[in-house]
Amino acid sequence: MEEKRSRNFIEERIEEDIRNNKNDGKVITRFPPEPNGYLHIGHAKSICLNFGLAETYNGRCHLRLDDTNPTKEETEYVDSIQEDIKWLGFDWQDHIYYASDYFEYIYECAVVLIKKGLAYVDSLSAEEIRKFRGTLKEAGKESPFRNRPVEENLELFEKMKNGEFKEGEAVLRAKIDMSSGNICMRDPVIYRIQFSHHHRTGDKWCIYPMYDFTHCLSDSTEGITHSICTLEFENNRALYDWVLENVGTEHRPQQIEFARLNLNYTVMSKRILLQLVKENHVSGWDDPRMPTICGIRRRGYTPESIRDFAVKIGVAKADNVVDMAFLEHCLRNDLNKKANRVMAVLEPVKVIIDNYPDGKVEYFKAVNNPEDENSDSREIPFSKELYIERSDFMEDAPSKFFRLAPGREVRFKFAYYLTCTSIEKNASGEISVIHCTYDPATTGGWSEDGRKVKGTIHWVSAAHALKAEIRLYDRLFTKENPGNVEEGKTFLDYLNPDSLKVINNALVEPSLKNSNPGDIFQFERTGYFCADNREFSGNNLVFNRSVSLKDSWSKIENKN
RNA sequence: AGAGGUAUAGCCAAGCGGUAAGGCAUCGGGUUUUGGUCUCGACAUUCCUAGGUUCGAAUCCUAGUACCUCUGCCA
Repeated sequence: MEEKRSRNFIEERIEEDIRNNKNDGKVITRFPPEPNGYLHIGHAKSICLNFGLAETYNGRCHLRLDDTNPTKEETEYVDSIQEDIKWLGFDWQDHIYYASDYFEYIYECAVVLIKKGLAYVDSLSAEEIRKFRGTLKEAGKESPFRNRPVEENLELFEKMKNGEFKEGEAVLRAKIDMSSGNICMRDPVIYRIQFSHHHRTGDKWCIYPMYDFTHCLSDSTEGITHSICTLEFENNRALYDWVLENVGTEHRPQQIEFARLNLNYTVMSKRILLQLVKENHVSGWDDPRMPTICGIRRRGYTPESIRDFAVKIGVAKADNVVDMAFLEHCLRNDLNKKANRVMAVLEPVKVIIDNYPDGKVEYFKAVNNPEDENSDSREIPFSKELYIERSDFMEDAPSKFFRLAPGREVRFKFAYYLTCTSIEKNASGEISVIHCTYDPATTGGWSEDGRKVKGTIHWVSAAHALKAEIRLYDRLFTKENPGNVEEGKTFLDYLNPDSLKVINNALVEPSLKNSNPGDIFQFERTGYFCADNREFSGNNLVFNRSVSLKDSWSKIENKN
């Protein structure tokens, strides 16, 4: 069956180009991150788009590190970028490039413009250039250096390259139109002087090309057919086209802009993300609360769920804020099919079965995943003393409460029907022991007489359970749009103080001892959890909650 | 009288002159050894507004309105 998914506007354009045999029908895209930070879920949308397009149109997608500003970029980031893209499941094969690979070529292009009288060395200071640029409503003024003769420009540019000027003393500008309504076209700076060590070219250069000059030339030289970027570059497209036109490149890629992803209750700003890390508001770039790819990976998100999300949110040009619940839905949807079920009690309260023999241990068979026909089963120990979730017992329970309460019978999953007979409390009035009796005729959690039991709860055997540390994560911010800061506040004021809750004394079934970092489970009735990929070991059970299960009981509860 | 964009449900998003897809969320019913999953049903007489063209307009035209981006030697 052919899937009739409708095309997004970029696919429509590409298909039109293919129909017209533009670029000989080829499709070559690229993902061009600047290696100055970690990739986040917004980048994931772009990665899925660019690599996905290449896949569906039998083309290819390049990875290009856009490293034209040596003061901001580090190799730590280029490594993490590659790791994250691979993890998402995409492959650039041998098409990894660096803008810095093209510095020589880009320099020559600048010389071409100078020779055509379309670029000049400006000796105005940065401040003066800013003043001369004009405003949104008023035209700019031409620099007094604008009409230097070609020869002089060539000489001065050479001197810039040779380090004969200090930083800020001179820049190379394209000569376009100081009165353009598009400020990008008011003689944009295309080269600046920076005496910084570059992570790849070392100290070879002291002049570096600006984004607008670099990006289009890089795209062109790589044979990119569709250069897909976010909306804020729409104004830059005129300059993109101007440069290629006037340098006279053979190949002219088409820039197409789409709306970037925004998610509520989090931020995508690199600046803010960096600040969260630097000021230790989170434990690092891969803190499971971070929207970074490494963060959500550590949280337990799967590549499949993120790719599914990227497809489901679509691609368009309208500004958007996607609900976090959408992302969570995609994760649950994926994990429901994949994650083995396991019993874990987060907030334990003891249960003693008074009529169960002392010292007896039974093993019950438990299916690992009822949603997966091929899944196996395991044996779980059961004994006289158990632990259940504190929230699964209520002393004074309403009729809608389907769990354990005095006099009520519930199913202990896979084991028996138990009825609560009495409770013990400690000095502070807290329930310390729940006494029950079991019905030996309900082995496996099923009764031949057909009587129904309203609730089924999970449990662990006190003698066999393992202690675990469980980290409950919640949204990082309390505000839907933390980037929208009110007067007199900063985004830090919106940090959610309850975004991390650590439980040190959770009890989990013994089978979990054999799991590995990164393994994902569904803790029956509570949520999806993954073994922490940094701190988990067989002797140190640490689980992160990826996402809770949908909880319709809490809705009922909250209504009352 | 700056330039460039965008407006369809609480959110995302199809629609391309023939009478408003789908998903998320929400609300109800059924199934269920997870209050999960699955399943069934409800959820825009109306598409930013106002005019116009047309037998017929979310789609075409005109005039407005709102919001976003741009005044780095960042990308």
